[in-house]
Amino acid sequence: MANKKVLEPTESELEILQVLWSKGSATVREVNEELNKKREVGYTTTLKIMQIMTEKNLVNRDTQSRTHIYHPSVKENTTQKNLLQKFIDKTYRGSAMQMVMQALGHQNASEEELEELKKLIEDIEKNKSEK
Amino acid sequence: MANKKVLEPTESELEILQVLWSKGSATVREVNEELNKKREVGYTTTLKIMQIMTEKNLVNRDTQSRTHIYHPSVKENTTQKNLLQKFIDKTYRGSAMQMVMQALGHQNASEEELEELKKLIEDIEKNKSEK
DNA sequence: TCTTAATTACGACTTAATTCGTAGACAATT
DNA sequence: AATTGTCTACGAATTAAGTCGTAATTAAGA
Repeated sequence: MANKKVLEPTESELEILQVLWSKGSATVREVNEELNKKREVGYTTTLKIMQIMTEKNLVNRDTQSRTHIYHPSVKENTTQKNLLQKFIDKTYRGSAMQMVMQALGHQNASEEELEELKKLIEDIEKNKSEK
Repeated sequence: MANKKVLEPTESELEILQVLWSKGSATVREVNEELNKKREVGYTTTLKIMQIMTEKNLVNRDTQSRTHIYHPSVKENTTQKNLLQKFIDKTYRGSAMQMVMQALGHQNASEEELEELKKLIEDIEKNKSEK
């Protein structure tokens, strides 16, 4: 059981992961161009971070051809959950509900989203009563 | 209108703010002792950070007596909302609802909390239809 | 083949956050 | 008064993240 620890991505690493998650996989150049739609970043900057991410096992790469192809090796879902848990602990002293309330109070959710949410709550309640 | 910009607290600054919010106000020693319940931190470390926070206007202090008394000068609510918005943007690409769903799916909310949440949703829907 | 372009690897610089040591001022105690 | 303790101020060291320049290699094009 060697070294299974998953390190959390930093902010720029998360940005890169977003690109990889949405494309499935990508080269450094593709990622860099995507990032440059939002802000200016040098090519070697992106390259370096992606190399570090490889060491951290946040991504893995196919080095068959000269131009390496990068794949995310962590799931978006899982990463979000980890970051969310940490965020709730730090900012809301662990109270997820308080955070949810605040989020709902200040976001404009659509009619459909609210319906979906209600259904989710019903499900949770149903589950509870079955125990 | 000079320099109204409110800087966001860093992680350790947030930790200190938590203490100040819960106590109302406190000295460096009090804060430091509180922090040391969780992890070891040197007195001057806490002092230094609180001095920086004073410069950033995250706190203000009463320097009447030799032992300064610190007050938070940002509200917990407001700070949480700012951090939450940023977090949602970075981690959920701006989708608060997706974040809420995930939070609900994996936290154990009590019956009362769920009820409260349902009420909140009703309110939001009511507001929507009145427009 | 020769030149130009693209790619990886790597080291070094910068900035921000965190940490703490030390000095000086003041207060409290003996 | 002298000592001891507590406080603030400040500078310096450390660490991590982000940034980019340069060299070496390979590929592509003239």
